[in-house]
Amino acid sequence: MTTPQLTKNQSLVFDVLEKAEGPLSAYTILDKLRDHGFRAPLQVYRALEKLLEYGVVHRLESINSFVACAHPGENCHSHGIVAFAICESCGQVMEFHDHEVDHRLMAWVRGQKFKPEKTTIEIRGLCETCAA
Amino acid sequence: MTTPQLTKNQSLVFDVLEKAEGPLSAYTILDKLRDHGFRAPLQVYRALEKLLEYGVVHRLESINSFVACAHPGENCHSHGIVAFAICESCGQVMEFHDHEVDHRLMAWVRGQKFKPEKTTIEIRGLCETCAA
DNA sequence: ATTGCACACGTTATAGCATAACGCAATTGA
DNA sequence: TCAATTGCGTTATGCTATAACGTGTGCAAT
Repeated sequence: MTTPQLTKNQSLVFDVLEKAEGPLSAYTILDKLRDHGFRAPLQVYRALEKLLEYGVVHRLESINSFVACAHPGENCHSHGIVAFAICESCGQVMEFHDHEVDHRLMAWVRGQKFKPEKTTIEIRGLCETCAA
Repeated sequence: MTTPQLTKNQSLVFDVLEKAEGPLSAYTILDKLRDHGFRAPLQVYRALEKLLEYGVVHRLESINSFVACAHPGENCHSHGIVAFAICESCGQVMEFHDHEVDHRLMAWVRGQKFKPEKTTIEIRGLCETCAA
């Protein structure tokens, strides 16, 4: 799937996420876009919904936040399961893919006859800088 | 770490979770305990906090819910990373542990000099029954 | 015994996250 | 032209979680 042209709101939300140092909550995004005419949470959530669908943004379930995909230009949906390491001190996020992990998890669910739709792997802790 | 004697509120919350078919939100638990004198969310959240600490309850980050540990009597903290398969139709949760997955994830974070504190693995989809 | 501490608990209020439901405007394609 | 789709704006509401305050109880140290 290729990413279609973004609408105005989608672009605004995506730009905010791309320029951010780390993940942002929907309400933080809203605040950053008030000068651009945003007034209500739904304007943000609707844009995010599409950006998630296009694979250019990830939702971090464990911290109710959103982050731009670390692979500009590519579509993360094609990389298999994405895992995140989230620094609880500075908020920095690292993203990675491991096919062996994917394989083990998918082998297990297949054994359970479970049909996976969406998988979340999030590791919270301290990054090198903050742990020092 | 061994599980200490539960207080009254902790026991009530734990019993509700154990008897439930699937994961429950804090507010659902609250509603089920109104007859036992529960009036406010904090009564539930405080009990959950302890039960999570004791390792007898898990929080499912992706659905903001809580579930009793599938290993009665044991302490899940000793099993390494716990992964969950959550049916989005019937709510049923399967829990499992895979040391190889642990190992791959921990090897990666170690390479990044990231210090992990808490890891979430949640697979949402359809269980065998609901997928049929 | 009294003091000090830790812990569980109760209550009110508030903060933070997410969506329902309505209507309007622009676009597209039959 | 008409219908269907999509994005957008607004108001209202619901769900999730915690802050801040005070109370009571048990227990250990002096």
